[in-house]
Amino acid sequence: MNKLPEKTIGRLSEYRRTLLNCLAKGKTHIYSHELANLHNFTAVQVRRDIMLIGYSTTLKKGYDVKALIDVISKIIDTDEGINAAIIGVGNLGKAITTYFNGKRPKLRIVATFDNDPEKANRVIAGVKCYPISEINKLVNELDIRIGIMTVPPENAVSVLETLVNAGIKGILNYTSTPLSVPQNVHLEEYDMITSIEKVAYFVKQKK
Amino acid sequence: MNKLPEKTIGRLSEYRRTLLNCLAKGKTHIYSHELANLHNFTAVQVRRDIMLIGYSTTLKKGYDVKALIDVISKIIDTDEGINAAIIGVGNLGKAITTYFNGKRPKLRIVATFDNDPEKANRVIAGVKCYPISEINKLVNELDIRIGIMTVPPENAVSVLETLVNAGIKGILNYTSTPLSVPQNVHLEEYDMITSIEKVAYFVKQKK
DNA sequence: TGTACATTGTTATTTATTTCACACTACCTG
DNA sequence: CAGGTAGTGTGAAATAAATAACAATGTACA
Repeated sequence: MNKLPEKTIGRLSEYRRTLLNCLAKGKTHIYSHELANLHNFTAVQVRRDIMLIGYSTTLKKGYDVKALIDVISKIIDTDEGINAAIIGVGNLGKAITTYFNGKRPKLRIVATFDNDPEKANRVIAGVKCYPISEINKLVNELDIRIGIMTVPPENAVSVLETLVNAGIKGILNYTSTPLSVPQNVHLEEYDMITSIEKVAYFVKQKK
Repeated sequence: MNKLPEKTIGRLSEYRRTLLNCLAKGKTHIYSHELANLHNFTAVQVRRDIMLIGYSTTLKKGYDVKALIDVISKIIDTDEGINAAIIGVGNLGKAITTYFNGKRPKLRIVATFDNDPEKANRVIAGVKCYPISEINKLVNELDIRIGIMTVPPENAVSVLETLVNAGIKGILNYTSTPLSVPQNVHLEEYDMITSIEKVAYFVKQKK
């Protein structure tokens, strides 16, 4: 189970979210095609992903929701959980903190950072905000493993450097500055303008 | 040039952003490997993408920045531009509006919508906010083609229905509710929790 | 001016991902 | 309790995307 396709990882996360909803509604079993229809996937895709993670059912009444959640969680989560931090408490940083916090017990946003003295040392969106100068110290103190960058583009490079030097191993870059990191750091980038432009392109093609 | 790979479209958008920066700095030519290094791409990938869009240079002094921007723009943009709207003016909606507006002349956010009466009919992040009940009317009046959904998950389905009925052809879904749309509508989904969980997974693998 | 080099354009190959096709079997129904 | 059906699991085929390999050709510089 060591080499799951990257696309599968993304879908597993989405399956779990949906499965948790099902569980909350009291649904105990779910067919591959049901799970597929709740997303925009195909039933085969669902079955294959589930095969890849080593879960299977002998029944023909669908997958056991609870059991499937557990298998997925074992893959995505760690026992002790992972701590993340938001760097840059603008609208986006606040949005993510608010949206996220408390949703996943094994994934916690334990700090936010901003270089605006107005914000530093206050609690923003439920999480304490520290001055950026303290990143290095706090990454170690709070065992922060993931940095979510929502700073202005011109600060992205220097913030990245601070994070990497502090020993962070996972970066999620929401700034519009493309970044690069050493081999031993995982970087995921997402640019909203690109997404909107992609949609615009396909809308244009439709006509 | 009719069938560009989806991944290429995304990269073209990113190339253009970078090329615009280069232009602003007075750089007139750029090598494939330079452009690649400014992102996390390879030089071959850059050259191949550029081949696919039909641009080429006879020189060996790199690509003409201005010309390349024009070619990419011809693919991504439309002459008259495309109008988009944000539905849901929470932190995320505000973040996108603020971040985006004015950056791309051919892509405009012309309205935001919210069902909070406090917000409706005010100007928020530089764009007028309307009550959600007016979506149908305004989609036509303002020629809105793209809907960017940043509403709470429980409202996603009904908002989507409204948008599709109003004739919108492109949806960008930032809510945590997976959606599905008719064939003739283009849907792009992005869930932040999934992204964070993906990073967490890869961080876990690193050790 | 001609030689070495760097850079582009493109075909072929490899790798990743999705889809197809079908064997297998629990479940339901009469 | 037999036969049809609907659902799962999975090898094989198809598609999409990235990478390698290299021919062609400006460019710089001796």
